[in-house]
Amino acid sequence: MLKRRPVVLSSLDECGLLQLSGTVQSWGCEKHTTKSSKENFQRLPMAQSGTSFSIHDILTRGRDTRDTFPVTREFPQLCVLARSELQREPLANKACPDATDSDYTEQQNGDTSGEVQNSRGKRGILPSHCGVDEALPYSQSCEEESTSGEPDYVECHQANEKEEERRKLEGCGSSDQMKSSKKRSRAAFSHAQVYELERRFSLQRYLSGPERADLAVALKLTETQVKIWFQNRRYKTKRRQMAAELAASSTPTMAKKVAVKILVRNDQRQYRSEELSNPPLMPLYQAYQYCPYVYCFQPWLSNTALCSGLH
DNA sequence: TACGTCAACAGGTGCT
DNA sequence: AGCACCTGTTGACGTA
Repeated sequence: MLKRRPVVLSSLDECGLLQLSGTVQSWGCEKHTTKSSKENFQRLPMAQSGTSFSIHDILTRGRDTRDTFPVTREFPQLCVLARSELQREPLANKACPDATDSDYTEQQNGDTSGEVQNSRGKRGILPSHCGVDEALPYSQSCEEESTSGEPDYVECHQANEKEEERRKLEGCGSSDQMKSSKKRSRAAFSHAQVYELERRFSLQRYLSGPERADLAVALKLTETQVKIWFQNRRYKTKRRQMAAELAASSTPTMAKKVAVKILVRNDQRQYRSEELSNPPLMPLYQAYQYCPYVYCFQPWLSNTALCSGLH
């Protein structure tokens, strides 16, 4: 059903929004299941061709290309972060005029500054940190551990898989052993990894198995990590959306204006019969619950409008 | 030290 | 049964 081809990133639009290359002629098909539907597939039209570069190119981009780092409309904060990362500058307290959503605040206060990265690195991070344009030498990454001068992405990916394997083996042990020796470690994804994950999330809220595998390989993460990240990201989006709705509804001074169609006026019917059988489209945020792909159908055209309120 | 964030985990559900 | 999903929680970590 789904013919997969290598996903190659290509060129930027006039706003710097990353577009997918024309080398992906097939539809990005995404299976997602809901409790009410049997099977739905997200179809995302891919952009037209352009100068091709791979995800790896982005992740391994050096200083000399910092000025061409992609700027996204939906994630200006990540752009700033990525630039900062490339420039090895701490980001704390830097203003971002374009970033208004809470994600930026999160990132700003969270693990996005070079200094934070530094301290995290010192504390020791899981191998998922490696493989991309990390803020070395601050962080302790596989790249650093690699004996060769070149970044050892393969080694890093293998380390991820080893970590996953270790967890599986731990699961096979006795519960007592697990409790005694269980010290959960939390990987801190690099900025570049998060950037690419966010970018992909802005395009697709759900990934198919092959797509997940591709992304995992490209980001040097395990498939499980990618899956969990998307899972958490969807839930995070939903929580924020619900919180926003709750805040809006609980604000007494901000009375909602709801358009109500007048059905009858002066004893005259104001509607056609078929209108009743075809109720108006539900708002996007409601539709998403059942048709998640509705949100970012054409992300490079209307991503801001559709997705900006979700982060 | 309290709090927020986030990756990972756990439990439940639906689908094939 | 196996998988992916949603939802809530846990534990590590950074920050004020």
